Amino acid sequence: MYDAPHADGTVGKAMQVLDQVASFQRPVRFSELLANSPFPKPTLYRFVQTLTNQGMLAFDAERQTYSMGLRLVRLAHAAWRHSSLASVARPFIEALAEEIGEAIHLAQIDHGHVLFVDKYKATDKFDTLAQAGKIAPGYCTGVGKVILAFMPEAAQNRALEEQSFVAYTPNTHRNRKTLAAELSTIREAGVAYDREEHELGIISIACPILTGQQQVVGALSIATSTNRYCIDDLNKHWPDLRNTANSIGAQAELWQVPIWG
Amino acid sequence: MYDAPHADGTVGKAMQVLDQVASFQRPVRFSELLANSPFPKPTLYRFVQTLTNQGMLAFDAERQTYSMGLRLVRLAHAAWRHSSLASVARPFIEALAEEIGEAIHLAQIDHGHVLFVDKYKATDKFDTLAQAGKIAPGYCTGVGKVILAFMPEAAQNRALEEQSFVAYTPNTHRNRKTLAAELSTIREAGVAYDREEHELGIISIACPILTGQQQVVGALSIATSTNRYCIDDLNKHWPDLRNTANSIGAQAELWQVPIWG
DNA sequence: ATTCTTGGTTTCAAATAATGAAACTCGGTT
DNA sequence: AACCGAGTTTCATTATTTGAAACCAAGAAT
Repeated sequence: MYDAPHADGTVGKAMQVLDQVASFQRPVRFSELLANSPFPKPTLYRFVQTLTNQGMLAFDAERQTYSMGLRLVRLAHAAWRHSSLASVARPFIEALAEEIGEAIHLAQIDHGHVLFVDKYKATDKFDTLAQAGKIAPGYCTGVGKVILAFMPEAAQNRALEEQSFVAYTPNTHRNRKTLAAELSTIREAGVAYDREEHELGIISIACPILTGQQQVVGALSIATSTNRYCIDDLNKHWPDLRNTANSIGAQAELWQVPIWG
Repeated sequence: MYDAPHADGTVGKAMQVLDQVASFQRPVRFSELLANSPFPKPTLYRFVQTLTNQGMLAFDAERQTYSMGLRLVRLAHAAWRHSSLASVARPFIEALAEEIGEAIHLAQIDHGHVLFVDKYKATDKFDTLAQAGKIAPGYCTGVGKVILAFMPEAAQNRALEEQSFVAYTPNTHRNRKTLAAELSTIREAGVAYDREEHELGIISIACPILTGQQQVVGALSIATSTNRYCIDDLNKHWPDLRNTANSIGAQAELWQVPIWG
C-alpha cells in the first residue's frame, strides 16, 4: 500500500504509524490498528499516545477512535505555501483554466507515484483541497509518464522499479519494457497522453515543467472525458499548455523550487 | 511563536524540528536552523536527516536547503478528507457563499488558536488551500471568540491560559477579564462579532457549529471590510449563517466528527 | 602557498529512551 | 462468580539516542 521506508529509528516507526492511520478512510480504533501493525501492543500504544499529544493524531474520547490531527493541517499549509511548486504555479494555472475552460492538474512525483498538488476546474470552483494531496500511479497517467520521461537516468530507474503495472484498463502498460519505449518518444515529443490508461473514458494531455537546466519539477495536464473530447481536441490546447508550463518553469527557477525524487 | 509541547520522547523532538522548519517562510539552511534550535549540532543534524528520508522534509542538494516534504501534503490530504469537519461542511459553505456572495470561513480551535480549515470566496475561486491551515489568535477573532464561548468550562480555561492578549488594534481585548465578560454575552446571544479587533478595517460575524449535545466542533464566519459593510449589514446574513451552521452541526453529528481541544 | 574560519559530517562511549512479555484493570458477557 | 476482550501499566532488558570532540572540505584572509 504505502512504500515501506527502511525504518530509520524511532521517528521512522512513528511516521509509519501515522501513515497507517491515514490509510484508513475513517476514524479508527486502537485494536484495528493493532491488527495490521508490525508493532507489539504496548509499543503501538505508546506511539499512538505520543502522536496524539503531539497533535499529529486526534483522539475522540467519546468513540475511542483516532484520526489525523490538526497539526498536520497546519504543517501541510506551510508545506504547500512556501516550499512546493503549487504556490508559484497557482496564478498561471488559474489563468489557463479560465481561458480554455477545462480542468488543469498540477502534479509532482514522489517515490514513483504521482502526487497531485493542485487542481483547478473552471466550473466547479471548489475542488482544490479535496484533490490536492491525492496520489495516483506514475506509469498510467499523463503527468506521471511525462515526469518519468524527463527524469535523470538514475532517478528514473529508481522510479520505474516502484511501478506496479496493475492493468487498470486494456490500454494500461503491463510492463516496464513498453513503458520505457513510450517514455523515450515522450521525451522527444515533449508531451505525453493518457489514452484511457488509468480509467476508461478519461484522457489527458500533459507537459513537463522544466527548469532552465532541464530538470523536471512537475507536470501540468488537461484532463477530460472521451464523450466530450478526443485526443485531437486536447492537442489544440497544447501550445497554451506548453507555454504555461514553461512560464511556471521559469518562475520556479527564480523561486528555487526544490526537486523531489 | 509555537506552543512548546512538553517534549515527549524522540518523536516529540522531531516534530519540534518540523515545526521549526515550517516556521521559516522559505527553504532554510541547516545552520539557520541550528542557530534557533535548542538541540546541539549533531542531534539536530540527525533529526533533519531522518525527517528528510522520511519525506517529511525535502532537501535541495543544489542549494543545501530544507523545506517541507511532500509526505506532509499527502498526510494532510488524508487529515482534511476524512477526519476534519471540513469535508462535511464543504457543500453547505459553498451553497451559502454563492447565495450571499461573501467570503465564508470555517475554523476549528487548536490549543487556543483558531485554525482556519477552509475558506470559500464566491468571487476568488481559488483560495482554499492557500488559506486552509492558517492560524490566528482566538481572543480577537469572531470564530475564535465564539468557539471559546461555547467550550466546556475546563477546556475554556485551558484555552484562555494560552491567549497572548497582544493589542493588534485599539479594539483588541487586552486581558482575560474583559474577554471573559464578552464570552458570556456571546454564549447567550449565540453569535460573536469581530469589531476590527485583529485588523483595522476587517469585521466579521461568527456562529458556533454545535452538535446535538451542544458541543462546539468549530465555527463559521462571514468576514468583510469596513469600507464595504458595517456590522448591521452582516447581521442581515445572520439567519442564513446560523442555519448553515446548524445544518453542518447536524451532519457532523452523523459523521462523528472528532472534537479538538 | 599557508593558515584561519565557517558550515557541515562523523566518531564513540555514556546516558537515555524505547521495548515487549507479562501482569493488570475495567466493562461487559456467559 | 468466572470469563472475556479491549485497553493500560510495569519493569528489567535492550537498543537508540545523545553530544563533546574531532574531522573534513571549501572559502577567505594572511
